[in-house]
Amino acid sequence: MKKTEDGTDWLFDEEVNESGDLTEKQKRIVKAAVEMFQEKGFSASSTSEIARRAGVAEGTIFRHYRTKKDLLLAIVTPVMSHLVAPFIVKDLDKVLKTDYEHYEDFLRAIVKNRQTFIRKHLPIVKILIQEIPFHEELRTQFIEHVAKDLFDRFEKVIIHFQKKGELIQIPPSSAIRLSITAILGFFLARYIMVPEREWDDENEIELTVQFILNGLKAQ
Amino acid sequence: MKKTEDGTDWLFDEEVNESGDLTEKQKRIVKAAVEMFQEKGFSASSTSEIARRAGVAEGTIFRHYRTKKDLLLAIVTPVMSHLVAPFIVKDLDKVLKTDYEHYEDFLRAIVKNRQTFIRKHLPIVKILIQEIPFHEELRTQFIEHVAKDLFDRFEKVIIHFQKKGELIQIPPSSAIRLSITAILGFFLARYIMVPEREWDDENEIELTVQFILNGLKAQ
Amino acid sequence: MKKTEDGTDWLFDEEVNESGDLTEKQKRIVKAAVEMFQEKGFSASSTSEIARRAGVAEGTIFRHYRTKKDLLLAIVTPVMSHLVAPFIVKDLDKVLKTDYEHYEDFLRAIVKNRQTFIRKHLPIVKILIQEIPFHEELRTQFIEHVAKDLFDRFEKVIIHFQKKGELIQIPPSSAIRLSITAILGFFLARYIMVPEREWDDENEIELTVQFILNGLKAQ
Amino acid sequence: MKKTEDGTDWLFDEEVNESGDLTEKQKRIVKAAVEMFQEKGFSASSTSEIARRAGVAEGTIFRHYRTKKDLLLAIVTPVMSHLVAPFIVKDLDKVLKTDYEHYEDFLRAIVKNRQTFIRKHLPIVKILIQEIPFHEELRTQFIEHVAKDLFDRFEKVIIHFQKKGELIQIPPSSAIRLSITAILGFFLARYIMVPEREWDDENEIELTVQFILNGLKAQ
DNA sequence: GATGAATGAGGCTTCATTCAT
DNA sequence: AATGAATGAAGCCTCATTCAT
Repeated sequence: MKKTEDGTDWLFDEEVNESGDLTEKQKRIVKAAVEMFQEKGFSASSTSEIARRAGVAEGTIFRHYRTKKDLLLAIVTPVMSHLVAPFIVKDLDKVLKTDYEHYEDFLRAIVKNRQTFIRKHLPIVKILIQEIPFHEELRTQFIEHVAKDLFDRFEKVIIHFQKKGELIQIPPSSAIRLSITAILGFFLARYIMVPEREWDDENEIELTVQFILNGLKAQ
Repeated sequence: MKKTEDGTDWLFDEEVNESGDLTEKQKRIVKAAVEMFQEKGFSASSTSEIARRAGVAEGTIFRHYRTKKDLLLAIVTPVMSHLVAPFIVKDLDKVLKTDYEHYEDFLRAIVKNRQTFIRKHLPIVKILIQEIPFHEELRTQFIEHVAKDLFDRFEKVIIHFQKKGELIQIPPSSAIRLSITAILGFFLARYIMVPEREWDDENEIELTVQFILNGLKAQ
Repeated sequence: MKKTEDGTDWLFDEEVNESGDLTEKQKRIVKAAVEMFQEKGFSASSTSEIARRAGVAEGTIFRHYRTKKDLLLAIVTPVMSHLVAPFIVKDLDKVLKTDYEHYEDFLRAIVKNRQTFIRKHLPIVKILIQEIPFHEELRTQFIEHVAKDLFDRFEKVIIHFQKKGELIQIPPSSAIRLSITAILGFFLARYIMVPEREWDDENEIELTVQFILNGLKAQ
Repeated sequence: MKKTEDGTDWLFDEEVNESGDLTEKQKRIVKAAVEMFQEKGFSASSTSEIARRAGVAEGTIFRHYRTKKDLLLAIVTPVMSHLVAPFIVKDLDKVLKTDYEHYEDFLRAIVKNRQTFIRKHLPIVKILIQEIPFHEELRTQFIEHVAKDLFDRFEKVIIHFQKKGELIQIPPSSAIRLSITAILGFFLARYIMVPEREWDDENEIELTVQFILNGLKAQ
């Protein structure tokens, strides 16, 4: 198993296909579309301006993506399906026993790993968040391939550490919610709401992790 | 000071103007617009369909709102300005001393109070969240009249209870972030992501409050 | 019953609505569309050029006709439904007994009556003929409301005169076909294929009528 | 002179070039184009779908036919030029004297011969009929190489039999019109308007021929 | 010869907004 | 105050055709 920069060996991030099989023009189209979707939102972005920014003819967009919506989905789905990548590991229990003695270690690993992911795919993640409410396909896909997986795996983890006596005995769903929202809250503040502030990431992550741990510590 | 149903006397919610001065047609326009903006987003909603749903002529909308965007703002700004209402109280310190001996009491009051608010204005809150990234006016207004106020007042509260030795000595901004994201996380899960689940609100709120308290408790 | 110019009293032609309820612009749109459809065919006619010829904005077309195809149907269906008008008479038998002693009289009346109709609606009739093969609605409507009626009534007439011993005993469907194609053949040659020739209408009609009569005369 | 199946020796049908010199792909293109032109009409058919149906690349069509219209003409003109083939015989008078004692024989031969032709080329004939009004080249070509020839030769025939006292003394052009429309009327009904009916071809042709003969018989 | 990516003009339609009634 | 016909710009998408491979 390859070594990842943040030291989370098992959290191999089978990378979102870095558009390796896209033509030069396709890459430019995607780049321009991501920019525009982020700036104005999907429905306020016009294919004609996307084409202009990409430096291609408008028709070229439609040679590669049958509709404007296909373009959105082509951009957003691969990222979505990798959002929960670190949880899709064959033998989660083994990983927990081997690599993470404490919930704390697990948390920290996840946060750091997902931070590199989000940092890399921030614009697309933003688009995904914006557009999910308005596109049935995205919503179902998100629920089927992200939310459910995430929840199921996370539940295992929570129960694992509850059994070990580390975590308070509350419904796992609540523990998950509290853990995740604290983490997401950090990402939200850090990357979306106040990205311009100078952040001491190490410290903030530590605070967040400790906050969750104390919040969920078995009394 | 009037008695509020959740017993938070001071948290008088000078109600968002219940469209008291709107004509009958105006009300129908606003209702239809809220529906559509929520379903499809602002930019994917057409004024002609809003008019149809409202049962008015296309022109009528523009008699009351100069542009489609004005309509959005007319809907969204009053709610926005009331989002932080409970914090805009003249003598916050006095309120703290008088009404809330512990951060716990304060938190619980806020959560319950804001819950009734969100419950009442959920559709508009959703629209606000969706559209903020794309409208400069909304963003600045939000920062000027919501975020800053909220932050300043909340900071006072945090410092107040840090001084009392109740809360851990971390940067107030971090404590605020952690508190708010835990609360918002609840609302998000409760009202936006999984509203269809059967929620034991009392219990979940209690878990959330305890989570924050433990997470931020002075060690 | 009003007197018609060609003396066919009963063949009152409840006129195709002379666009009495159309707005001024609508009339211009229809006029331009008819022109273009005839010149280039429906699918080769562009709404933008129709608008230009009509002297209206392109959007105006779509305020009155939801789609380009609706425009076609609005033009073509009223004419279609009047194509067989003279046959839709309440008591056909009585008309035959009262007004037409011989098949000859009947034929002549029909030819003259339909000639005035075709002369008046020629462009639309041409469009109808051109577009019927490509539009399911037109085809079914034509079969249901034109072909069947026409056939049924005509069959009655044929049988009527066969019983009277005027017409040869061949299958009515064949007699109908032969009568109609001779008549249509005249109209086709007269108005569509060689309209520029100088026609002695009286004479040609007489020839055609005699041709049919001799062709179908009981031997 | 080769023997034709319908026994009309002289009516040799120098077959429409059975695409003998077309490449495999070209044949598929033509086949696909004929299908589409018939289904949707020329102008509503797209070269890209023709290519797809033919299983060739979009560009391939234009390698063989400079424009979409060229493709149409390539399909339609050879059939058009053979429409009147049986009339383009060197010594018509001799043929008449030798082979056809009566107009009746001539008519019957022509009908049967043209029926095999139409049966074989029906789709293209339909396309030709549809597109003639919209393409100047087709129209002039039709008039120059079909209508005029047809008319001139037919006129000879009519006059020939008028002189023999078989046919009524009406203007040849009228006799031609009446003869042709009766024949075409049969083909129209038989192959275009009601092809799904069970036809007793022998009988219907006989009725049609007799109808014409009686219709034009010298009194 | 064959391909199919690329083009940009033009297709139909919807849009927000205006204005005479 | 309310209407809805009218606008023309702009939207998404398809088209016939070209050309480098």
